Amino acid sequence: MADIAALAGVSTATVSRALNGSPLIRLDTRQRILELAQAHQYTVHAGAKNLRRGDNRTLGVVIPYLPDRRQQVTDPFFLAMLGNLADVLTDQHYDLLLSRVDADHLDQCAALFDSGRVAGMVVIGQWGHHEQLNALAQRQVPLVVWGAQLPDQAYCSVGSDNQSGGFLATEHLLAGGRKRVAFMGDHHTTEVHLRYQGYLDAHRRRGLMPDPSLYIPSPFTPLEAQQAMHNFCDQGQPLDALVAASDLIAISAMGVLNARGITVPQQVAVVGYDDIDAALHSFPPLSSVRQPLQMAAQTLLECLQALLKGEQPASRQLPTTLVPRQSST
Amino acid sequence: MADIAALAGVSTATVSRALNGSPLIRLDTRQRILELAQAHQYTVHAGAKNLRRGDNRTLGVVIPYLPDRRQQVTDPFFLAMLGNLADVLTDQHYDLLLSRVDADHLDQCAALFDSGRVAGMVVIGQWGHHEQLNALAQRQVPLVVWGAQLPDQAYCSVGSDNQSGGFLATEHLLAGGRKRVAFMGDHHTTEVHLRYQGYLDAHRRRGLMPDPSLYIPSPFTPLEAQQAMHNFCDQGQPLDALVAASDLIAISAMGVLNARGITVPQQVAVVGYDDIDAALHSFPPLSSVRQPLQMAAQTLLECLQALLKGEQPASRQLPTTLVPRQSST
DNA sequence: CTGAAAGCGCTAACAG
DNA sequence: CTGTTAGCGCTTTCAG
Repeated sequence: MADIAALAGVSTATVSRALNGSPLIRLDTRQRILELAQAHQYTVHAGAKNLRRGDNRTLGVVIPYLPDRRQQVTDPFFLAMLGNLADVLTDQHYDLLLSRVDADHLDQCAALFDSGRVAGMVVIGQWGHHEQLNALAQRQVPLVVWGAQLPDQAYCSVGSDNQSGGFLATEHLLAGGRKRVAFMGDHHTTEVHLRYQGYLDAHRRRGLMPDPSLYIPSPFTPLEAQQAMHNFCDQGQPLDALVAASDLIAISAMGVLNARGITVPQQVAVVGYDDIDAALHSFPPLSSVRQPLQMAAQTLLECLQALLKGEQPASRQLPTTLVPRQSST
Repeated sequence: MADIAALAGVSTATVSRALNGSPLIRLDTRQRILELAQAHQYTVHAGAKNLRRGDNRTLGVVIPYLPDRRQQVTDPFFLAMLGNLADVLTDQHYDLLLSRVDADHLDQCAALFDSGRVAGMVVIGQWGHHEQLNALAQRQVPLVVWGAQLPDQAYCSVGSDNQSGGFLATEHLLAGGRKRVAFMGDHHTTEVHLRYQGYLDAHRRRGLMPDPSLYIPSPFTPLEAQQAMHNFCDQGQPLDALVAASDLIAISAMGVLNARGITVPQQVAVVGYDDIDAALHSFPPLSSVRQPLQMAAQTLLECLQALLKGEQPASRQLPTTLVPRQSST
């Protein structure tokens, strides 16, 4: 900046003002300075600016990983969420710092904030670590969590309405005349737990009580899901429909069904959750519960901004919609 | 930091040294300072440190988007690459700034560097904008590109050996006795062009000349790929195998084949490219050419580090391997 | 309308 | 082994 000032024959203060569009600078002076900056490919140093002004336009996005699997957080849903966040933040001229953190040590997120790297952050997924997130929030770390809304929650969360999502999927199958609808997922994950509640609700409203043996425990990783489905099939429990806690699980399960010569949807109808790209191109195309990703990213940002202004934004639940495709009709 | 210094009864210089592990500080002094910092959740301000030391441990990762589609860069391959880069950078204590840039205005990348936000960056994909990348490199922007190696290239690139990848896939099909092997992809993209050359090579080595009408032009997006496949099928050209320029294209094509009652692999064998997660769970499981993602991320970082040290790292080609699955046997 | 000067939080000579 | 001092690149009072 000193160089530009020298070239323009003015002080650095004037250059600073010109570059920031201050109305105090005469038009021709500003013009001259802008041209000089352009010609020399000069841009204000973002770090120095932040330091001086005391504010920070960098927001963090944290994608936790399970300590045992490390690389494996490749669920397309999380990545799609990341993409949407990147778009929204870019539009509003925020920088996006991507951080991978061990899900068992979410407290490391605090360092991102304490060290001034980010003004606040979005954590994608609760990962059953409600307590740690609460602790972070109580430490005054500005964070918004993509996930379910829980009773004693000190942090702001944005999520889709998991219960009604589970309800929609199940009701769709029951309305189609299916009698034995299985649920596949890990009940201990908060989001999945709620989806399972929706599954139960749908049965109850019709005066039904699902056979408890139709609950198929399964983690989110494809290989384990396939294994779980194989085990279930080996037990010989009859079923004519399946609600899965994610599309990845659903697609894995359909693979197992296909391999065993069980036709989808004729013998078993399947509905997934997330409506990832792959759902459209699976065989057969997968019915799914869609979460409004773009709105989600937008909402997460709004909440974070409110938090940074010192407000206490309320947690939000976004609507889900059912996207019926061949796998369930 | 001043606060900690006051509490410890020392100067800020001492605190700084203690926190940076300088050997000049007495052990008990250091200990006391570390405890104080811990207790008050104090961490050195990263921005101020960078400003003073004149170095920057933030690296940029740029994922260009096509101007017309905007959100659509959800190809799992790019996201998987991003995940691997995040892991490698985290391990080496770099911060990762994620940036989305219009593929038609890659020159915007320069601003990231000029403004000191990043010390250097990785651009994922060439997107047919070789010239712009060359211009950036000539402007002295430290960048490494994931993509093909081209003749007059001013920048360092890391990529997999696309030509041998295309060769592997095609040779596998020809060796399996297939006679009419189609190629599906967009010939104008540099990477795909090379894969197509490999496809031609494989034919030539066996003294064959592929029927030019077996080249099926197709972009990378699933819907357009499906359309392209439908069009091709409508023309009634017989084929018994297909090499696709990406797994997403391959899976889309298999969907069309399935829908038309054409069996995979019996009537048409299919091989994809990238070996994304979904390849394992498609129906039938998709044979694919795997690019070594983890090594890729590692190599990209090494090249970038060399560049930052003022060296001129050579472009690198990484080996590809064929992963045969049901879709081609 | 513009300049001089102070200071954001930190590190690194240079002195003790 | 520790303190003093200067300054990284910028913005912003306070004076002209």
